[in-house]
Amino acid sequence: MDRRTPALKSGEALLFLTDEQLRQGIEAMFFAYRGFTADPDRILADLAYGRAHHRAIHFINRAPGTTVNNLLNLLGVTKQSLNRVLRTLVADGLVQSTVGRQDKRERHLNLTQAGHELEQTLSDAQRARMRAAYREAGPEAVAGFRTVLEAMMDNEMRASYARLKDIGP
Amino acid sequence: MDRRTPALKSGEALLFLTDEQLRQGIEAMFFAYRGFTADPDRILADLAYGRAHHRAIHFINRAPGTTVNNLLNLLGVTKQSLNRVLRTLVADGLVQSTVGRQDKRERHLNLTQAGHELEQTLSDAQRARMRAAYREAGPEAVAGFRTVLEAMMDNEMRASYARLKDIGP
DNA sequence: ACTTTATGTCAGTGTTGTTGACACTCCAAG
DNA sequence: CTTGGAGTGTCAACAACACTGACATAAAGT
Repeated sequence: MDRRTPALKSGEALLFLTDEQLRQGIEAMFFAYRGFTADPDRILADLAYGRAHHRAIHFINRAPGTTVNNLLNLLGVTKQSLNRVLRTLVADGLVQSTVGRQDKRERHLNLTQAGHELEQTLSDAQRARMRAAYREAGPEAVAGFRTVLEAMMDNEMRASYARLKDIGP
Repeated sequence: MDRRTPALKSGEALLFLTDEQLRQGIEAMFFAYRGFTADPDRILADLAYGRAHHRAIHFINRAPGTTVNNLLNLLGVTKQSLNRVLRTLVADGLVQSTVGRQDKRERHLNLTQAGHELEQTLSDAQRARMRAAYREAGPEAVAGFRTVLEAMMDNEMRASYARLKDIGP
């Protein structure tokens, strides 16, 4: 059985994507994601924190003052799941949770000084690997990498991604 | 503070990688991986299986007759963790475990007919998304995507990845 | 015979996801 | 103004899946 599939992209040559090519892409994603998380995971293991804490810290740093609900949608977990993580981060003095001024139902989340320091440590580790990979691959490859990843996201996530991108550094 | 870092790649122009660019890459990986696993996860949820079962089935399909130890290294988990998953898959008649002929300590793992059917269902879902992303991004982007992912892996994983790639379809 | 290797199992623990139940706040309809 | 619904956050219990440690068995290697 011939399992090739033709695809026409405007202005592009015909694309033949065999199951084999796609499978290799799938396995590349799997192995690369392991590497992607390996360095922060090592740091977090010593601190009795996990990947969930890292993600929370990352996005609170990205969108300071964000609400719990906002963070929930970004991370794609239930509020109960996020709450456990936030509770420990607040208890450990890494995150500050302040009641909303207009709407007192909301809690606005910010990193404390200690929180910023951990964020920096984790980001540095993750960026180091990303930087090495980017340099090794070269600029054209990086552009393609980003293009494919964006195309792979769900619409909601792509929207979140774009929104964060626009916030700027 | 200027946090740009110059990098020279042979034959390439100087690469300036800001923390902002790297951060975007990190977030792209995060959101894309969510999309990457979303479709199989939905299917598995109805079957009382999880991502761990999917990974086991995927690699048993890729390397039929592989041993437990082999699979362990590929997946990067402990034998206790894998064993729990394999036990249910064998009990449910999706995986067959046969004692090795030369080395009777080893167990060779193969998918049963039912196992192949589930593998096909899961792969089809995951490939559909990958195929759509590949088509949308175009061939040059795909090449870059693969290059960056390979550069992001740990050495061990890159070796596993290459070994699987050589097995062919 | 002794050691190492491959595998399986039991028990215990931690992180991270889930649902269910509940409290507090806001807002709008009566 | 009160009341009810919607939004937001918290607590409790449970499930999935990873981990370590300890131990048993069988077979291969020395």
